[in-house]
Amino acid sequence: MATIGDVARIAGVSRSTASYALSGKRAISADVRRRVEDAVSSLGYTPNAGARALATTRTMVIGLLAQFLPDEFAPAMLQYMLGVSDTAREHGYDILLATDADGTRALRRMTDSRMVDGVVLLNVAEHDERLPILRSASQPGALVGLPADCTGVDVFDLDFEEAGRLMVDHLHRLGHREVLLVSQPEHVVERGGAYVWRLQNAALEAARARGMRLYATYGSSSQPDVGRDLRGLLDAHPDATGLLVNNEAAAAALPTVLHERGLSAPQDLSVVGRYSDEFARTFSLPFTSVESAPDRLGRMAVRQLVRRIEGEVGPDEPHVVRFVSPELVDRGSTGAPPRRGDA
Amino acid sequence: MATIGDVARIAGVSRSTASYALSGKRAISADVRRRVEDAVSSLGYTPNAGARALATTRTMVIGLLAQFLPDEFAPAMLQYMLGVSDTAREHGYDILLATDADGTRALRRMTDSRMVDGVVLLNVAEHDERLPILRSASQPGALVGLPADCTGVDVFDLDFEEAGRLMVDHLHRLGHREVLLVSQPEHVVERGGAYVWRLQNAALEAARARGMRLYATYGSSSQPDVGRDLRGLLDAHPDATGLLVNNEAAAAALPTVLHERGLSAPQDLSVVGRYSDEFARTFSLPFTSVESAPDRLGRMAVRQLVRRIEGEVGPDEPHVVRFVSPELVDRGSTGAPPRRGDA
DNA sequence: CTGAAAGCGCTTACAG
DNA sequence: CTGAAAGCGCTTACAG
Repeated sequence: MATIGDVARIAGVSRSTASYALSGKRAISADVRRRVEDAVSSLGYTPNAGARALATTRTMVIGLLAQFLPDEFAPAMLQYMLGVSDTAREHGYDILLATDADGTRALRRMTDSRMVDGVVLLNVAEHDERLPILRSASQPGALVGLPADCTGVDVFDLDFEEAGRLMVDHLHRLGHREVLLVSQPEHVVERGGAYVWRLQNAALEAARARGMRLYATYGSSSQPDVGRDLRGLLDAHPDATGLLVNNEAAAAALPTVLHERGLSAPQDLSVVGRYSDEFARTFSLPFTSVESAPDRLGRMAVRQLVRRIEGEVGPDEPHVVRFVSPELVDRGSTGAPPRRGDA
Repeated sequence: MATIGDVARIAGVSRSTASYALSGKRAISADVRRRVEDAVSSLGYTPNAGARALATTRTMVIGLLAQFLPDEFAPAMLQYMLGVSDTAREHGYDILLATDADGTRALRRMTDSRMVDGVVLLNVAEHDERLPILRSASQPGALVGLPADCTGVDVFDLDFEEAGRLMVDHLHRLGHREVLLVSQPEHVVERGGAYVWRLQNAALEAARARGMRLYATYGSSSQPDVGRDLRGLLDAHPDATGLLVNNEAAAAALPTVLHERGLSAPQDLSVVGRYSDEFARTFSLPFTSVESAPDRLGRMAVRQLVRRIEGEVGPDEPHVVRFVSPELVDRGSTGAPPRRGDA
């Protein structure tokens, strides 16, 4: 493989001149530049990334820590990953992906061995074990997901409280007074998935303020359990006219469950989910939903991370905590509640 | 950040001795080993990956080229990715992930700059533009997906021909004589997604051999188009009693479409898909399917790649092309065809 | 505008 | 069993 030394020799210049001709970091005569460029293309020269990283202390790589936890819905993670990956590339960075069950080890490995210039953590828990490690690392980090303590990191998340209110308000405005909410599995909450109760608490609060009944429950993360959960919920609350679904697996299972019972949305039941438009189209989910904007969150996290890496924002400059406002995407699965006695 | 020089100084030995004590590549006195280990832990020393790569010409990183093409179903890719990532980690490798639309650029970047020791290509097309680049790279490569020309690479894929036969045979054995097949979008085939017609041709052949009618068609990769495709197909063939689905998006949309028409599987229609068990559970797909084994394929590709990287198999040793045999997972969506006139 | 030299942090023959 | 030195392939002050 050709090195910068080969390029220099062919071009008849010193290695430093060859290097500068390529980086453009100092003035170079047109003649020399031409000769260096010719040498580069005739040799098919590409700089050795490891050597460059060693010399510059910059790897041009961003670590991406995606956790696929047992009780969570894996495909939802993909959209965050793609948002991060695509944005990183636009900024000239590659992605080192860690899917280790043990995110702390992966994070430590990446940062301690200086494989990355910075790190994006996905699916951050309220008391995320990765955070102390990230704070003691010398690279900056950006999170998607809101932890209890945000010091030293930039944080991006959907405004789940607003999402909860939005879902409740929407059904309230249509006349619903008795509504169900299916959240992610309780395990997720126990493990620190704060977004679950952030949405749930805000929804309960909004329902209370509006004089609505809201039954909040948890659903499993895969079949057949989540189908059973949905059936049990509908059985237990025959008078409910609305269903809020903050659980991707439940949203995916719902069409089948409704079918079994001969129910249709919105005629028999109004349904509002919380997932991305991409997700809805991919999985043929016909429900009105609150957009969770995973690509946008991934994109925001990378942008801020790159700003930190490249020193556009000083190391002591305050870290940000930014929430994306949820938006309701109407897919026609909500309407006025059915009149009593119609069934 | 501590360097090996710091470790050596604290331990009172030379840098080479410190290095050997850590690598174990030559005999070290117990005393020295202890002192080096103490120094390492007191300093929290971790080798700089870039420096090590430069010295050893080994990065301990595998490039993963995942293409998310417009007309393909993104979430199916995730399972391959996880199979690759998890297996790489078990072998001590990290993953450099490229999701660039232009896979050739990403591949060239990774290999030319020596960021990776080897490469896994996902979703390989029949005449994949990445292959010439891979062949001229100095790193080995493993593919998931069968190209027309397999020289110089190790290849792993599902036996799609066998899968097509299996699906047809299964319905034939149950008594079906008129059957539909929905494949991936025609765009995918045109772009070189050979697996589509490998399955389709084998299915057509098997149907012919058994005297069955098989109508083969293509479906879109997302909603609402794929729903429309399915409806059109069912409208056009009211006498068909079986439906084969080699299209994840169609499989995901099917429950809703069946619901709309008041159809149930297997009472009204026998359905066989082609997707992984993981996929079925995640998306609540209730259909009997041919297991596509993405995790297993990712795992096989990495294992062979690591063997090549680590020289366990000589560079001239013949490359392998290995097919995974499909297995039918019965989820109860197939049965005898409904008797004529029952509707 | 250009070159010679030092240095990034490792590993590994070479020598003892 | 251990050390001094060279080298991996870059970049970047320093000097002219």
